Amino acid sequence: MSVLLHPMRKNAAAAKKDKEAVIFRAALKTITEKGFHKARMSDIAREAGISYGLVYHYFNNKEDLFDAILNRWWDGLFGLLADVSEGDYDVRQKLRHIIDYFLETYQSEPEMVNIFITEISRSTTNLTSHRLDYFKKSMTLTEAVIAEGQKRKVLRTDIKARYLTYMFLGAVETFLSTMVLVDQKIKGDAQKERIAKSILKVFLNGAKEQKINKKSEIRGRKSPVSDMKLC
Amino acid sequence: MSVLLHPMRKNAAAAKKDKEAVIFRAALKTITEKGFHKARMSDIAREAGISYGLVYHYFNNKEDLFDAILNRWWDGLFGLLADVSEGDYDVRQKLRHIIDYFLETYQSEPEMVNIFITEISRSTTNLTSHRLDYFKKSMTLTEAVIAEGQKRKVLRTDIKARYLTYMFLGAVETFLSTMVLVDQKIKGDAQKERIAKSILKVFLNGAKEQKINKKSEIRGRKSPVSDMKLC
Amino acid sequence: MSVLLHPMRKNAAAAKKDKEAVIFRAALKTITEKGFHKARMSDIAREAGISYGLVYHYFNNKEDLFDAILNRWWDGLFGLLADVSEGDYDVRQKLRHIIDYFLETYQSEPEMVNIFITEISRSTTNLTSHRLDYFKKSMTLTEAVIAEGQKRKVLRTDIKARYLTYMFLGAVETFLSTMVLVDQKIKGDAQKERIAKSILKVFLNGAKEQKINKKSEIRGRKSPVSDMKLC
Amino acid sequence: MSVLLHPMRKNAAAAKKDKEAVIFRAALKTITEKGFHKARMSDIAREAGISYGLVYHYFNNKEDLFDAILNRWWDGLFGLLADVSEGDYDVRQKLRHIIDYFLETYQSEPEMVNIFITEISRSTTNLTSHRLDYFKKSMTLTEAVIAEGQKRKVLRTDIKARYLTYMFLGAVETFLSTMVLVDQKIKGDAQKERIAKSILKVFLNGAKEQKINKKSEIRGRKSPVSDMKLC
DNA sequence: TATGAATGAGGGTTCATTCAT
DNA sequence: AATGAATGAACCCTCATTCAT
Repeated sequence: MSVLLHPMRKNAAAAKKDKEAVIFRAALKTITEKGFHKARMSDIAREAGISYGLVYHYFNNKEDLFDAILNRWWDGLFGLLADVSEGDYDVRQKLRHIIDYFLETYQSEPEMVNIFITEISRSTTNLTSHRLDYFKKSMTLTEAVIAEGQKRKVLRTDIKARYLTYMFLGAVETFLSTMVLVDQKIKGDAQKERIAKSILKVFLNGAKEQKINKKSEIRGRKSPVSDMKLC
Repeated sequence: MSVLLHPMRKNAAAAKKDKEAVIFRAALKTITEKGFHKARMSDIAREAGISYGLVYHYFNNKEDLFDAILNRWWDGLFGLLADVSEGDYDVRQKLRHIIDYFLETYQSEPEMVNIFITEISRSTTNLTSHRLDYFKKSMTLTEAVIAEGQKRKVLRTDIKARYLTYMFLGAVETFLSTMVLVDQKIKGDAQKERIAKSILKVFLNGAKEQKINKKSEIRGRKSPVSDMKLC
Repeated sequence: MSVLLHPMRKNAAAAKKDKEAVIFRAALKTITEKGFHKARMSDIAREAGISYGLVYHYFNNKEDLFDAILNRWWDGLFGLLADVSEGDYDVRQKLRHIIDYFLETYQSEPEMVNIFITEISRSTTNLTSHRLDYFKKSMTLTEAVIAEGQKRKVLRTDIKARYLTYMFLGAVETFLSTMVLVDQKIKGDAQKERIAKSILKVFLNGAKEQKINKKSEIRGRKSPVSDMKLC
Repeated sequence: MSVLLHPMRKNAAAAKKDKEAVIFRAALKTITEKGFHKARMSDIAREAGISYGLVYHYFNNKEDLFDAILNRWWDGLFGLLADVSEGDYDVRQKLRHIIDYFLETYQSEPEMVNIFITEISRSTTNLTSHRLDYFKKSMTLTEAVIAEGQKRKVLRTDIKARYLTYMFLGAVETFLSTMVLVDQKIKGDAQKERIAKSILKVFLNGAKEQKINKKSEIRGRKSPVSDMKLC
């Protein structure tokens, strides 16, 4: 169908998408603030600046609206994980990309990250089996990266890949959820860098005081700061 | 007043406590299954095998019943944290005790842990300022252990104590919440041991393959890191 | 049945009456404070210092307890009205006795008067046909006094006796209900006298400035104060 | 915005007002019949011929609906009292206007008058401090009229203005509440005239047989009291 | 598309009453 | 006579969803 022949169609479709996006954003914000259960359809409509009857024109019901949000999250995450696993990165870079995805999404769409963590990642409440499947898939894909790291001797093998995955994602999520809890935004890319490095550092090198470094420091004047470059 | 003289009194009091406990358990189970919001007082009553109104004989309202559960959790956790900070333990032992508390509570009362994680730790929905205070207190107490570790040079100091705390608790929580999510129970103390050690190992020594150590081992220089095997 | 033979019976009966009276008083107080609907049986029991199950030992149910209160009021009022109509009083004295009964009962049992006014006299809410009968009877008995006054040419006849009755009782009740409203007690017999006289004065002589008196004053040096003696 | 261009707008607004009025009437009727406490929101909805939830579309809750009724009453009464105090009337005319307001409102909206008397004027049960303020204001405004009468020597000064106010309003209210109680409607303006005159007559001139007047009439001396017939 | 009036199932809570002890 | 645990019907209110306009 030619756009030239039916310019209104395109505009109409675009308008539809626009309005859908407006509702989507409103839902994101409202659900973040109140949680899925306490967020009322009328709250979302008011936030979107439309009548609440109209929400049902674009989304069948509240659950569907919720799933639309989740799908956006999953689409993004699965896209990233696909890029990562297909791309030519070493394991550390892959993990860093995953961390970056969480942090960057939190920067650009903090509500989405919040909803993922509070309503899905840590809640059995809204967990339909359909939604659980997505969750398990994301776990499995991340685990593949971890397992690859073990295979390539970048990650220790004396702990199950699944356990390492729990800890890796746990560190990322806790960081984000605590920032959400205290309503702290990531201030600029510099802070993002620092957080990403910290997570990766602790996960990869551990929290233990690296006495080895001190020795090397003594021997090679390597300062603890230089150590950070390793991350 | 002698118990011998008033045996019924004692039984009555005991019966009262018993019934309260029955309702408490039912609430634990129901809230775990459905979440606080979807858990109906009638569900809890049915689960407890009592009439609807009787729940209100023992608990003022749903919110109070919820707080009773949370208080039990916080009482246990704060008790443990007090024991830990007062006790004569090194930092690693202290962290291990904290991990053990989570794991053991999950073994004995998985619902309690689940409710803590899903409804409080990762949700702003039910977070009254009163409840947030408890949460912050637990963070601060754990951070004190972490900070002590930094002071004693057991933990790295180039990352803020608060950040390390997030990661430590995050790892523990993710472990537990994922087990909750897939409804996996801890099978015996052996598995508990393995999980606790894994968490501690990764947190303290990092997930990275410790090539440095191997070298130093080869060279015959026993680095402190080599005692990793003890974990 | 001889009291000597069954002394305990008497004591038991007396005790029963005592406990009944305690509950009665508690009901009076509670219903006055909260109104019949908002007064809970448990409130009454707590006020009486007994368990709430016991209330049902002495009164079948809440309605019966309420009726017991009303009956006490009606018994007193009908007793007074009987005394008044049988006694050798002129109409003014009879009306004065009625006023006194209200005021004195308000002095000794303000709650009873309050309940009568708020729950019965001015409320269709609690009015069963059975209760309405009592109300009508009291109206009719008072009207008889008024009608007698008209017959004896003490009261004007150009207004229906029933209308005069409304106004007479209306003045009394408004006085009392307003005192109840502002929680004002009658301070001593002197104030009671003044109120009783005021009501009677206005009812009998009217609120209008008594210019006639001024004339008589002029003629006979009768002061306005002396006019009060007429009431 | 032209009404011609948007006729539906006007109709919609009108419809909204209509429905609100329907609910208002239903509430009036139901509360009159059952009292505020026993009146159920479902009763009101059924009486209005609408669904349960719709009541909450127009009124926030039961209290608000109740207050809407009271406000209508107070608005009318305060409007009348303002007119009266500003208008060029003598005191008797002012009192007559007040009486008329009660009687006419009872004719046109008997339920409103009933609710005022039973739920507010004579009941502490529903009396919030906010509502008590209105009540006191109406007392004060009426007292001002009475006090003016005393100042102009139309009303006796040996009784406190407040006491006279109690008696005046008491007479009016008792009349109305008793009519409500026996479900008696005012039959036509003639009866209204008679009642109004009776109340005013008794309040101003008293219930006593006016022998004095007759004498003065006989003597040919037209006293002010003789114009009583005008009442 | 767009509105918001209309519906009604269902939830938390109250409390009169019963009953086992 | 006395207790208070136990019951459950009813109430107020919420809010997702439908539908007439």
